[in-house]
Amino acid sequence: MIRDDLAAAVREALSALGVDPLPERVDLERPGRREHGDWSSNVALATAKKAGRNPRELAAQLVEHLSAAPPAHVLKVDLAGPGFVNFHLAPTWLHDILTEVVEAGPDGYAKPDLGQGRSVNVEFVSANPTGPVHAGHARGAAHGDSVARLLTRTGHAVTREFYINDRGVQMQKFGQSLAARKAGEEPPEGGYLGEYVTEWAQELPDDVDPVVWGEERALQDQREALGAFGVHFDEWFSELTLVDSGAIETTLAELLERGVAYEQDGATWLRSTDHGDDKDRVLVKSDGEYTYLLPDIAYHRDKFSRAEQLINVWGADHHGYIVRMKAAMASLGLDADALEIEIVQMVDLLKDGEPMKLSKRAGTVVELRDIVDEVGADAARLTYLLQSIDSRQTVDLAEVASQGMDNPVYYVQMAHARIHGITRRADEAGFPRGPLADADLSLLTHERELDVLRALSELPDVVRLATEDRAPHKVTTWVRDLAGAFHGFYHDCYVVGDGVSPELTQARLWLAESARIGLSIGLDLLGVSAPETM
RNA sequence: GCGCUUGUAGCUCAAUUGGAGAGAGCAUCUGACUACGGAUCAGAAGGUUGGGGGUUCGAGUCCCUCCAAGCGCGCCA
Repeated sequence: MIRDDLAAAVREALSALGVDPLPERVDLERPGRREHGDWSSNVALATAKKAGRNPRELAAQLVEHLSAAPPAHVLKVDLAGPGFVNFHLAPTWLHDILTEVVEAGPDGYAKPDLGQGRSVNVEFVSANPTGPVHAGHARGAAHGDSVARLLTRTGHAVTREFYINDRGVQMQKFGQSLAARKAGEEPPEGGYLGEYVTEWAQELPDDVDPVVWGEERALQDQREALGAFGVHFDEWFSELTLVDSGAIETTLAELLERGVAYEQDGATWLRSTDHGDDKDRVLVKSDGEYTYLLPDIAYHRDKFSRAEQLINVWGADHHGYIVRMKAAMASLGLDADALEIEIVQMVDLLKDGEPMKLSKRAGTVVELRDIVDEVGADAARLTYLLQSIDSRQTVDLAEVASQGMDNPVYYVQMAHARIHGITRRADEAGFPRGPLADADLSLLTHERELDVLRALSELPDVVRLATEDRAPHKVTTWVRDLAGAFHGFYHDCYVVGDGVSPELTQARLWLAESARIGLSIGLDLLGVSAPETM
């Protein structure tokens, strides 16, 4: 890795210059501006004070020392600004990137082993089994799945898990609603009013428990809709199994035994204030019923027995429960820091610029299935992964459905399809791509060509950062960058045709192939397909 | 009232975790194709990073404060 080589050279130079103490890390960054070189180090600024040196002087000495015996690919080292040391590299370093990308391939390039096999359970969606998956789950579904993809790529043993809340009053209401509709009656107070209840009720057999049947019906529907969205779970975990196995009672007993739960006013409470909560929380109501919290604690306790690290993807309306759930884990002696809860902010759906009024009560929900049918899974997923989950998102379905330039998914997929177009054309023209070893990559000197390779050189960092930050949108941003670089190359650099030598054609075919690999890695991490034709 | 999240170009969003002159896309204006899919490319214009203080070589990023928006604050789930 070029960066490691440069960092080592800087470290060696610091040592030779008698800098003491030596910094723990020497970071190499990519400057924002081209004239600042290909790589830059701020080490002089960062260490000058501790070492009792003047930053600019130290930087000047570093430049002098490094220039005397420049590392591989380095053309020039210079001093800039308040004390930056900038490296200007020959294009050969980018040709090495091309080779690296092609040799590693889609399954090997940009695959840092961050997890080293660490088991991670990613729980997301977890919609109630009382109806279809709706638009409110879609952003979390896209996010959770993409995080799982990132973790898988970076060496984690990932389980995608869906928690089924199939115990409690809402299930009873749902079953009653189905039965009522089947009998041609209105659902009971607090029941489910959506149209799907009436439709499903037509399928309800006479001799079954509507609750049991209804759950299966809902899960089947959810599985299908999520599958069409490209999201598949490894584990569908039923809350009822916690009742059957006695895990809920066991958990309650353990909490009492540890003295972190107590009885008062006829109820059982969790002493969550010991761990930062602003009040203690009820686990068992005075009527003997569990609150939602106790089964949830038992569930997370179970997950901790199956994975080293837990990630929950929750909607913004649940952020208030983070503290109590972590408090519960800490109360059980589990590592609350290994439970990571990600909050996905709300999505405002628009249709042609008009807000869509959604009401679960009135049954006017937009189903995930509707979105996929209307705009396609690819466009929907890329749209949800366009920006940070920390900020509220506005999605106009009409815009997402459009196949115009305002839609990033087509821009990116087009780049991928174009590469296949080039390959096809090269084959037809009698210039099939030969072995990489025979290609003269030093012919790749056009700025457009180098821009593509620069983008590819950044992918390993992007994958690492996106994984560490659980931020798939960083991948989206990068994929758009690479696609932009490729479109520029495509426009200015013909691969096959008059005036292009066979040698240059070969080099450019390999450049296109490296871009194809990069695009397919990025799109795969987002769960978006990489089509060969549009 | 308290807590979490957010506030960056007309619009939608980035910003290598404290780095150099804050960048893209869309929209607007001006240009570019008898060749690989123009669903493309280039250029211009567009900013007091919500306001104000502070920390330091350096702040969109960290701290304090104020303003605004969303979401929460139940022996509901």
